[in-house]
Amino acid sequence: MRKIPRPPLEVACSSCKLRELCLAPGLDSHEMARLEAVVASRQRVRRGEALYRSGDPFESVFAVRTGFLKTCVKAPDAREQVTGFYMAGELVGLDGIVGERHTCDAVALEDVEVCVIPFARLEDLSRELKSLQHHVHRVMSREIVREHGVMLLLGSMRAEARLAAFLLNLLQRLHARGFSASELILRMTRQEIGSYLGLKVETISRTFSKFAADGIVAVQSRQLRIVDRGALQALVDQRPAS
Amino acid sequence: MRKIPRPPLEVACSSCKLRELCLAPGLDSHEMARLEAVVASRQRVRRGEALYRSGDPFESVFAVRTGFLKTCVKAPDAREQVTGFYMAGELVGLDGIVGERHTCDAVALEDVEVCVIPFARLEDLSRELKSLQHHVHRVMSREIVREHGVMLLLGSMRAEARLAAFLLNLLQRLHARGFSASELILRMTRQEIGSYLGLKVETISRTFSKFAADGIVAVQSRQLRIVDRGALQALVDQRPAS
DNA sequence: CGACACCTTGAAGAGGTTCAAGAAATGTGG
DNA sequence: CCACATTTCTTGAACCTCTTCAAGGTGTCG
Repeated sequence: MRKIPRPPLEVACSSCKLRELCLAPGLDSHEMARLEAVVASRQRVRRGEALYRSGDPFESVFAVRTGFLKTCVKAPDAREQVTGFYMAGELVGLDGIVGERHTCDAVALEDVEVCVIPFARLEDLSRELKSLQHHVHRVMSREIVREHGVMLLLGSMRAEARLAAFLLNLLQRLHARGFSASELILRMTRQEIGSYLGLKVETISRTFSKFAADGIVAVQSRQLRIVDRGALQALVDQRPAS
Repeated sequence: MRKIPRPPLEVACSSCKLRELCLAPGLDSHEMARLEAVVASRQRVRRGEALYRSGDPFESVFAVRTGFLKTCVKAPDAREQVTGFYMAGELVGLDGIVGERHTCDAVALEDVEVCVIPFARLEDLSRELKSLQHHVHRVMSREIVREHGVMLLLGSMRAEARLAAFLLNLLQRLHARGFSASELILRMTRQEIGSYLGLKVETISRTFSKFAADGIVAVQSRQLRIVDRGALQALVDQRPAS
């Protein structure tokens, strides 16, 4: 990662628009001030660069402020599996707690800014602030539940349903952040979508083409407009033949 | 769940053989005593019955003392996906923290005994005991990392490699508990293995037959003997054609 | 010992992959 | 701003793995 001389970015959870999505909900102003003292700094990551890599010593978790990240694990043989996409207000790095080393790579899909949260200090503070402690547990639990959903998707859905579920999930998260519920711009390649969904690039491409042909989604490269949300939902809900 | 009149089971983490696997490692004897006070009781679950079901209010997490459990999520359409198998010393129920309700079923695959750990009390105590707090975080992080591994498996491995990885993982966990590193008895049906691995029963059955024919595993119903561990490992490590 | 769940095997079929080639988008440097 | 290089995306055709359907065998528990 290139070092860019830049004054350390200011941190102010109390004025952060992502407060409700991040670690701060439920904290009073005094508690908020203490959290701000823990969230030491911000860090920028250029598109294509890594926030951390598998094997790096674990010290902090990161709250995404702006931009878009993927995390991916690598098998010994260079097989790569994207395990998640993360947007503003979401936390990455929790995988590193067990072994004191990160077990996956976190790579910026566009220029990213994160809050750096030294984990040892977060633990210290969450021993004092009950609501912060509980929120940390909630965030970790949410990640576990999210992954259950991915397992269901990978284990039992056909290609069209996987892509439909993926799009609906992205839309819902973007909508919660004030974006359109029917339009979005993909920040990742077809390749990366395929890796996440356990499918090949060609299959993703073909499935997008089919959605377009069926009038479900208007596809222009990475710009998508959802024309028939119900049809996407139906694909996800549909019971497979057996 | 049938109620069985039975004196409440005694709890004593300090004398528990699973201490090193459960929540207790790193606690001194005074701290251990306080943990014992939190681990209120034990509970038995008969084979086939549920420890909890999706939608049940979340109050406790459970440490498996003896026996074997599966957890599974259900799609709206009754599609079922097994999300994990749990054995002695492992913790189930972490999915319930976010929404204060369980999001999956935990079903006993053989008669099971668990320690009931009321989560609110665990949080209280872990605000006081730093090492307990950290261990709780480690356990949750481990679950996240485990699920990354399952995603890699579901997303990028062929049937033989999935089953090989599954067997090696079971063996390793059993070995850590003092069992043989080369023999095991499956506690789950082929159907459940298939669900976990994203494959159909027939495929599991055929793959076991192939392993047997290739002299890799001796299969007698649910009793397995690993003849060629290296061959299993090679299947997992092998790079797919592309 | 009989009923029921579980497991195995074969044959046919479908969905996704692989391979290949070309088109579109994106980035770079003059 | 344009020309070129590179990456990303699309599409077709052949192939392969896993699924589906069907039937019979095995094991287990009351």
